[in-house]
Amino acid sequence: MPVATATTASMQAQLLDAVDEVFYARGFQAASMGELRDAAGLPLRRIYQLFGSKDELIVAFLRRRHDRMLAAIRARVSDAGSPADHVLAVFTHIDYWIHEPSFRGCPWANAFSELGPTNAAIAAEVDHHERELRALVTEVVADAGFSAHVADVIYLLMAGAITTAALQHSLSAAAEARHGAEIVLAAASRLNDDGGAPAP
Amino acid sequence: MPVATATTASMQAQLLDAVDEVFYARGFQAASMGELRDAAGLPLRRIYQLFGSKDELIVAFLRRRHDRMLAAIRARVSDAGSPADHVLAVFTHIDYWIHEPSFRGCPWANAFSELGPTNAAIAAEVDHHERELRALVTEVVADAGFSAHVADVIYLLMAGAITTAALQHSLSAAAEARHGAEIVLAAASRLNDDGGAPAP
DNA sequence: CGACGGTGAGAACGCTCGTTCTCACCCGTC
DNA sequence: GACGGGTGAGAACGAGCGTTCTCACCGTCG
Repeated sequence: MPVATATTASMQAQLLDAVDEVFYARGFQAASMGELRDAAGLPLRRIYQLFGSKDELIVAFLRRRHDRMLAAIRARVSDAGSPADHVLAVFTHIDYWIHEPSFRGCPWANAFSELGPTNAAIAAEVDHHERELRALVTEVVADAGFSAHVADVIYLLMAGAITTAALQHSLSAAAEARHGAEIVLAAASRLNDDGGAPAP
Repeated sequence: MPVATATTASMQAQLLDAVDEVFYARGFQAASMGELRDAAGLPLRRIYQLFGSKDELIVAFLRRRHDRMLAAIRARVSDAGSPADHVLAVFTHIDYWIHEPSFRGCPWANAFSELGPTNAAIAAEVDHHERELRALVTEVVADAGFSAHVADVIYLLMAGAITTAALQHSLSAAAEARHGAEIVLAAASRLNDDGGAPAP
């Protein structure tokens, strides 16, 4: 009985799978609706039934990536051992990500560059991602007993690793960022051990 | 006698000034040739005399930004005091940059996102920028007596500050990155002071 | 004085895009 | 067994783009 619904959902999933590959590999503007139709094997008419416009498709693409990215990071964090390892687990995910052959930078940075100035809905989705990702990093760092200032630096290292991996085709950026994070965490730990109060 | 040449150069400068504002504020693809013509006050015909195509204009824009950015960083570095201050001067420039009202992220990251997958000449210009900027950072860090690993972390902090300032509209990103850099430099200095040989 | 090469302003061209429309065709219902 | 709503495939549409062409006009040189 939920047959129609199920096929709608599966067609959305099929479409978003194709959309993901094409949007990410070619860029949002360079990927035409015709390419998306060919990649999804769905008629254009149905694409517009499932999502009202190309912009909505882009937002759905970003949201799906966001949900998966945060889930992946949470999984890595919960698999890690010591509190400091929880923080470093973030870089484990980045390292895994940038080694994927399809890696082509941060989808939200790409969306911001391409469409941020002209498309409010997409800019809002980028904002949403950035806020949630920053909140996650702040939470993980705080749970490990470090200050918000440490979280700021960890976040910058993560962001720098992603963009540097993309722009310089550097496969070592995540490892370098992890190294920087270790230094910062060690320095913060030493401050705590030396009797200094943790930053407020 | 170099009258004709001088006006050509001044028209190129006038055009590049207008191009800079429009490309950077609106994005490369969103900025149409008509907008550039209106902003520059130059007929379309002359624009195509000065630069053969929109792509060439984009490359010229990126190159001009590159030259100015590296010159600005070098100036800040040479104005700084102690060796460690030379490194931190890089963040002084980033801090100045992201506070400009027109700041809208890294032009090369934007170009890479918009056109990297489809335009080899622009991708090459982005590569050129990234290599030279990284070389400059590496040189400044090395001159201050720190290892290449430290330079990697400094570079990531700088890249992270620029992208975070853009995507999160954060005016404090450069200060946070500078804070991270101070921690890393202090840790590296302590290693040196403790008798460890500077990393090769 | 008259011909001419180059100019500015803008129309025109060819193309691509996102989106919608057409039109047979299929399938479940009376 | 006829029928109607929804389907797939693709043409069609209107807009916008980068680029080129038109054309009257001007200053310069022979």
